Amino acid sequence: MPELPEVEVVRKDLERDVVGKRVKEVDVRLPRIIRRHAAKKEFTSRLIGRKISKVDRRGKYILLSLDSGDVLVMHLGMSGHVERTTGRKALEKHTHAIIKFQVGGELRFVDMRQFGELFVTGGDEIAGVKELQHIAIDPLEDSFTWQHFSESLASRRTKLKALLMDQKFISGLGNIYSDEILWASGLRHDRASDTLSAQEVRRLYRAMQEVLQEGVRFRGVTLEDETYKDLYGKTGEMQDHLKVYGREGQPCRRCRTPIERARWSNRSTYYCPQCQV
DNA sequence: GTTTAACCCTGCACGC
DNA sequence: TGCGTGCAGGGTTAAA
Repeated sequence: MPELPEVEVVRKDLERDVVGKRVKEVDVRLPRIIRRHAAKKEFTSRLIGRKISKVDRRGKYILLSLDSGDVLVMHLGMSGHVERTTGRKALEKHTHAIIKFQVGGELRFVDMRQFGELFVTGGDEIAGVKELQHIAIDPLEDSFTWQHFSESLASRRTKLKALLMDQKFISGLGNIYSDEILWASGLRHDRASDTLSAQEVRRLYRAMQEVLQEGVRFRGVTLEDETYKDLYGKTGEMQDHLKVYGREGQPCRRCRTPIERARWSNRSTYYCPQCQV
């Protein structure tokens, strides 16, 4: 399930590989994946003939700017990935959209569970786009300071995990990385956000930077039953470095206590009952 | 303001 | 072996 590190890996690959490429043809095979246009024709017509000028990320959204001023917005949902390939390769199952370039192959949007989405919007309208306007500060941004984080935490009264996964609070974290960050900082998922000492806030802040940077360095998490891959079909390696996620019953890597799993609104949370307080 | 449930969809495990 | 049922999984949003 792509979270900030996975999306950042894809963004970086796209930046290196498709900036400067001009779109020749667009093939939408599953129209419902285009969320903001009733007609897929508008989607394709705003892309064809346009050159990709830069690739940004906002939370888990990837923004491909076009030389027309429009922006192609992409979200990988839970099971999506982007494949960079030549047109000759056989289509992978669940390929929902194909963007062909004039020179140099094509991009394929593949998403088994169809929770991902694509749409085009005007660059000047982007601030008002419903999907993007609520996205909070990025934890890897320079402006995300310890002071900023500390004040935001204190202003809320929620369980830590819910807060970390709230895209309106901080952007980019999902189930896996929030569990890993909480383990690394020695804090429980159900700890109230306004009860943290200054030292605990600092630990959480630091863990966030370290875990996310590690995730990017290992090119993301690809679990056994999941489909995340980079642009070239390679799986990530971060799954081999996870400390708690998916390790129910196995000994904590810090204190050997068996890792427990809690259910929280139909989602799993993994934590060490001993060393996370 | 905070918490919970439902929805989106496919693949798979399970029981018969 | 085949079929039907139920459910996991994450992000978002609506409702409580």
